[in-house]
Amino acid sequence: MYTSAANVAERRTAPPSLAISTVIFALRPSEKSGRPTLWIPLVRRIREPFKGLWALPGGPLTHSESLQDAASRNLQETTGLAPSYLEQLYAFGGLHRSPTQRVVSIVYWALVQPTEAALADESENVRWFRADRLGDLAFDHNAIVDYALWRLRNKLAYGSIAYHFLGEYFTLAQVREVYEAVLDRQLDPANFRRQIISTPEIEETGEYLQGGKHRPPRLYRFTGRPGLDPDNRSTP
Amino acid sequence: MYTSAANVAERRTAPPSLAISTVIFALRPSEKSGRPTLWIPLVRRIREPFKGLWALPGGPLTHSESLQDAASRNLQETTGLAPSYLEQLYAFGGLHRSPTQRVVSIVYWALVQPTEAALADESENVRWFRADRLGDLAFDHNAIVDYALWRLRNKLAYGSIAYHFLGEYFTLAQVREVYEAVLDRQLDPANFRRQIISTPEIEETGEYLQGGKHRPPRLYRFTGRPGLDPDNRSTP
DNA sequence: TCAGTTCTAGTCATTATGACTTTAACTACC
DNA sequence: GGTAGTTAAAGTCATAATGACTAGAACTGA
Repeated sequence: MYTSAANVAERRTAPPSLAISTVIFALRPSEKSGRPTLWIPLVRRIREPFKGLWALPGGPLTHSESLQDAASRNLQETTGLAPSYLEQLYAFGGLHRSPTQRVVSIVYWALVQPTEAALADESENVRWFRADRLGDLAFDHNAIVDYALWRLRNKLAYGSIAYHFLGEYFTLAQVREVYEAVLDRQLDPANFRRQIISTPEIEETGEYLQGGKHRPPRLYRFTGRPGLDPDNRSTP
Repeated sequence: MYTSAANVAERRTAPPSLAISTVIFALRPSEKSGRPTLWIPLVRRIREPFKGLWALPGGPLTHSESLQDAASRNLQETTGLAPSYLEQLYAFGGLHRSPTQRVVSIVYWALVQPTEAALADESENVRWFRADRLGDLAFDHNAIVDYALWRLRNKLAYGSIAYHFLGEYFTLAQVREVYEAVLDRQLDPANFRRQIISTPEIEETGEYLQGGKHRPPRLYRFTGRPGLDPDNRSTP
């Protein structure tokens, strides 16, 4: 790669460039246990810096799209997926995030449903990884994923985020599996049940899930909206 | 103001520019009741767009400083103050935030202590306003302040943010006044006391505050650290 | 029919919370 | 110098939320 002295000087004085990246979470059955676990799609860097390493999907912000639209777009472009939840995570702007130039990255995090996630594109340069086994990523992306995980766990405990991992109808055991996968610990089914039932956004459908090898569980529906984020506030 | 067709075309294709703004909160005694209330310093716009209107302090991000440093700097430059707490709020990047060009603003919010706040610079173009009586601000700054207020109230309820409004030593009544000012409602002194006492980060000094016209209250000290924010995580 | 499984409902002890009462310790005023 | 006024501090009580646990209901597969 050719780099003139003039280019270096330009880079030093040019305004920091602005990029959008996204941490995408989906639940997929673990290879071993079959229980759902957290997975994240990454893309392989095909040029320097960090050529060959895996990195979060991302790209520059184009002039005609909002930050959220840009995040949505690069989600679509890399994985072919539409997110069921999308929220801004943080703007990372440390001086030495990239060795070659100053980059400010506005990072989003997203949840996708398993039906979607099953259809996700995968290729030589796009692959899904278990969130707890990522290895060394490009740039500061390990730290970014850690923070996204922290936020996801937090939101799960307070807010009503878990349902965006699931389809329209779900059993309480499925909700519990989401919590167990994300928080990485077992929860008491009876107590968990009591808590979820008591939240007003959860509606009992008359239906039952048939086909299990045990008592058929009731199916529920989520009736709430996300919204806390400024971007999601006015959206109806 | 002169604008050539070429300039318009350039603006339309140029990358979005990046700015840092800060919502600064301090408690000051209300003029009437003397009780502490929330105040915010604003700067007057001296050029278009929104010339004459009040706006959040801010400016461009320079090449050699981190986002947090830039926020600190424009805090220092506009008010002369050093923040006791500084955290990233959100990156605002809507397409039409500014009528003249595309601007992405990374906004921080800060708390300053009253001893500091008393020394704050004020001038023709820098003035403090009560947070609940701001009037119409430039750009989308009303929405930004609303969101900052929401975050402040949230952090107060969960985290241990209140002490950054206070000096090193404080009485429990002073802590309660902070909560009452921010949450804008009265709290039961006895119950509030019980809660604060039970948090491990609060340490009872042997001292008492003398000089009141009633029983002298104990003085306490805060021993915790902020840190949740990625920027504040590794900072010791 | 019975063993195995999960779903669902319920009990019980512990803890946190809100409303309230009482006593302590100081000042100011008559 | 006594008393009223004020806030600090400690404690009571009922209610709500939580975690650990028990037991019956409802299905499948052998």
